[in-house]
Amino acid sequence: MTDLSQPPRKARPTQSAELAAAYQPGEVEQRRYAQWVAAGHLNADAKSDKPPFAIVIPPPNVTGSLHVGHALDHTIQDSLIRRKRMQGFEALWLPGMDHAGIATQNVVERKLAAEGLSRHDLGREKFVERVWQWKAESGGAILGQMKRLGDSVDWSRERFTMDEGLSRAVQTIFKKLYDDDLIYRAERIINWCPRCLTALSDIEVEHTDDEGELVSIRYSDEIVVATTRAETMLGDTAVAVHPDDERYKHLIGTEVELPLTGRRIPIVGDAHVDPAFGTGCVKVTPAHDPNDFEIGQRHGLPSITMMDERAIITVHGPFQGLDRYEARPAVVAALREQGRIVAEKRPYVHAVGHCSRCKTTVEPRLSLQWFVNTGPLAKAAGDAVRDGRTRIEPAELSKRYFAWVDNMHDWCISRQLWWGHRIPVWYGPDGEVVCVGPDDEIPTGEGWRQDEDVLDTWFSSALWPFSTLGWPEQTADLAKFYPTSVLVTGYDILFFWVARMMMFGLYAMKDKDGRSAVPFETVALHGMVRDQFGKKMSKSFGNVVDPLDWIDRFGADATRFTLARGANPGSDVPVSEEWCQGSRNFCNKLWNATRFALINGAHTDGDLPTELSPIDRWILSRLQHTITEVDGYFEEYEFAKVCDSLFHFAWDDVCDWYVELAKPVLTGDDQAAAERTRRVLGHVLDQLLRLLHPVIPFVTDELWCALVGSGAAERKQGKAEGDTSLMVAAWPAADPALIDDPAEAELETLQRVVTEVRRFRADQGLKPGQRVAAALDGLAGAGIAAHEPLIRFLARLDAPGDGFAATGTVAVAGGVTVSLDTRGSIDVAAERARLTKDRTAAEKEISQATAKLGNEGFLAKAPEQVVAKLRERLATAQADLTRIDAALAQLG
RNA sequence: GGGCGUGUAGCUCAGUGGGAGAGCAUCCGCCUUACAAGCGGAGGGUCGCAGGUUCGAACCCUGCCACGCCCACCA
Repeated sequence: MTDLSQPPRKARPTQSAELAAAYQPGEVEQRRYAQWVAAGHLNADAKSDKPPFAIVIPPPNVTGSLHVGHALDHTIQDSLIRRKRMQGFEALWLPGMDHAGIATQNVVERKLAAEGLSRHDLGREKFVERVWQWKAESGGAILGQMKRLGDSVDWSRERFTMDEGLSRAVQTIFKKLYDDDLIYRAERIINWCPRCLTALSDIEVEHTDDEGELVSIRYSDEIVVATTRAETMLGDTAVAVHPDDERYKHLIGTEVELPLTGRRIPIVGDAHVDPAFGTGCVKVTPAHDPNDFEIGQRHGLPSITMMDERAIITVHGPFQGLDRYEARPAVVAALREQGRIVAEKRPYVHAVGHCSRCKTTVEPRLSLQWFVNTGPLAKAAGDAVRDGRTRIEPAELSKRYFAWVDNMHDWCISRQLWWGHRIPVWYGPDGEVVCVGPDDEIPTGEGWRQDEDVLDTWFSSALWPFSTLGWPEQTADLAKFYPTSVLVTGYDILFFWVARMMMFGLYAMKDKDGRSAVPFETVALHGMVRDQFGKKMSKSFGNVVDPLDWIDRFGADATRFTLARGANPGSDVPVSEEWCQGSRNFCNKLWNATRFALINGAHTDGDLPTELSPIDRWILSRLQHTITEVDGYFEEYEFAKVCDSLFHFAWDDVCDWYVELAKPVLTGDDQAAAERTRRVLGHVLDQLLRLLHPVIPFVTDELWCALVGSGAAERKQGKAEGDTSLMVAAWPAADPALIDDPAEAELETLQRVVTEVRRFRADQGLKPGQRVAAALDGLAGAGIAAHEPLIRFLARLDAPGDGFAATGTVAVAGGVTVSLDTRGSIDVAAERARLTKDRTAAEKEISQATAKLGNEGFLAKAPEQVVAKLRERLATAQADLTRIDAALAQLG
């Protein structure tokens, strides 16, 4: 608030705010955020009497930096938090980061690789040290970026999934689950990434349709099997056929020689086999295929692990030491040599799993791992949403949630990584297995060792809503803020994260009555940010938006508004630079409107005047509707509509009409009327800025402080001047007494008259500044007689003087006729064209309405209001037609 | 293979039974003393296709077409 471009024209002595001619976000944002932090506005108080409203942030990866998806996610959360804070809630937005096990380990391993080292060169301890070191150096860049965005998070409560308290929470719940037999260790087929060298859970595997080659191998004269993974035949321990398949029934129980190995394997009957698919014979490799494992279990077959962790063939023979992709053609070639390939390979598209981290093809692998028995947990997670204890917004997405929790497989939680929470289980020299809680003694002595594996990253994330509040201690934070109010995240991690928080929250937490407590009351899901054509953002396509770039160029508010304005619940959010420019323009519009108001002495002191002009009553009425609308949209997480509603109220109603209508009053001779308008204008802007603050906090705070005169109201309450901020101002409440339908109708008519005259002028090629003499008829009938001066002001019409002759006529719905003296400049052809167009429209209206009103069924069944409205439309159109015809006749 | 969703103006999207809307883009005219990051005006749509229900359908039902997403252990 420095640069003064124009001296205030009629500034009152107490109003000394001076605004630059255009909004400059950079300086304002930095200064405002520092003030918010210093004033303590971001911190929540667990001991306050205010009702709680809490959001835990979806913790970004410690490796991450702010991308446009975060910007969307955070804008939504910040908007919710800021509004609730203004509404008088004790609002807590808790920030933090996720250690992101496999992702972070990969990043650090890549850095090591650049030095020619592997993690094994360092050893476990040194490697983990390196990760912590790296985290300290570059981790948390995103936290600084969150400040640029304006996130009003409580920095005093920042958490990290690997910090001491959260590690304690992890160990506590692991022990509890273990004791409840909900965690077990077993040898199962799991998804194995041969590059990351670790097990993966089902949802860490991405399926794509890949092209493979199907080869048919003859095991015997009668048995032919087809496969896309020929090398796995080395691990076959059976061939399966359908028990009722007439072709093979007689072979069940017999044996066949497995080519290349000399091993004899049984033929088993299993209903899993589809006789209609392929030859109806399936090779069974229990150690490398989940189906085959099941078959093996049912028939007591041995499992032969024929590949190691890196997918290198381990079985003895000519293929030993070959990679799976080298072995595949080699095996096929050897089989062909023996005449075992009956059908040449043919292309075959089938679903193949890939590691979601590195895209390497996943190798199913028999392996000893830890699992969570998800059955009872998933049931509870589903029920909590089914019975409404947790609400998913938009509700349609709950179908996906149910589909997933109702069909959940057990969750493989052990990872063969070094970065993460180490599994708190010790193995003794005599086969003892001891699960150790946080306060238990760790077994010592010869031969005891801890499990080498760490837990899936999502295991600790699943505890986030309560571990961050201090659990397992019974903290004040936990008592005050759990269950959290709403969880905001993208629909893409509904399964990864949301469902698991539900499972663990319900399992670990109890409410006052001892019943399971949900981790959050509402899940508000948003979509993915896309480009202006709805395309996914990708580096290779070059359409990625960097929010920090936008913040630099257009401001944080513009960036936030652009994202919020596209955020329809659960839908993807398209954005583009042009739209961000538009948002920047909107911020500037607010800036200039407030600047205009201050220059003209608008203020917020004292009560609203009791004596109000129709124009004041109109804008105040519109304001009440806007408040109600915005409140409703906020409650429904309809951020696009919040923005749209405020955008139109601010730009159309306030700037384009109210400010223009106020100009003659402010500069007029009636000092009392001018003073009333200054007060109303101040009030409208005050309320508007409050309503916009949750979405665009910086510019609104800056303007509001200028408008309220450095916090006069707050000073009265004895608060220090530096504390003044819109952040802690009250959220507007609609006042039904200010709703004024007659005033709204009146202004609507006024606007129509002005717009029609402007249209006439534009059609006639009259310069905007050119004054035209005109006679106005029918104003009284339309109830706007008092506004004749305003209409003349806005439409630039002079009073008819001597020798006035009407040459152009504007017929406006509502019975108003404006006759203009446009001699010398009237374009008869254009005028006739304009009138003819209006005539056509009126005729169409008449014929439509007449047809409908002549329909007996319509009259009998349509609601009274609809019929009445239609009658009114018909009458209006008929009146219009008469006036248009008269004007046309006059034109000749 | 199963499930969910979408199709409305050039682009992105609102609009769940009674006069087709917004932003951006386009065209015309304006530096009208808050704002050219602006002001005024205009053009533009068989609401995917075909049936059905209804006095009345962008909206409800059926089928088809085209996209998109999620889930999935048929070799």
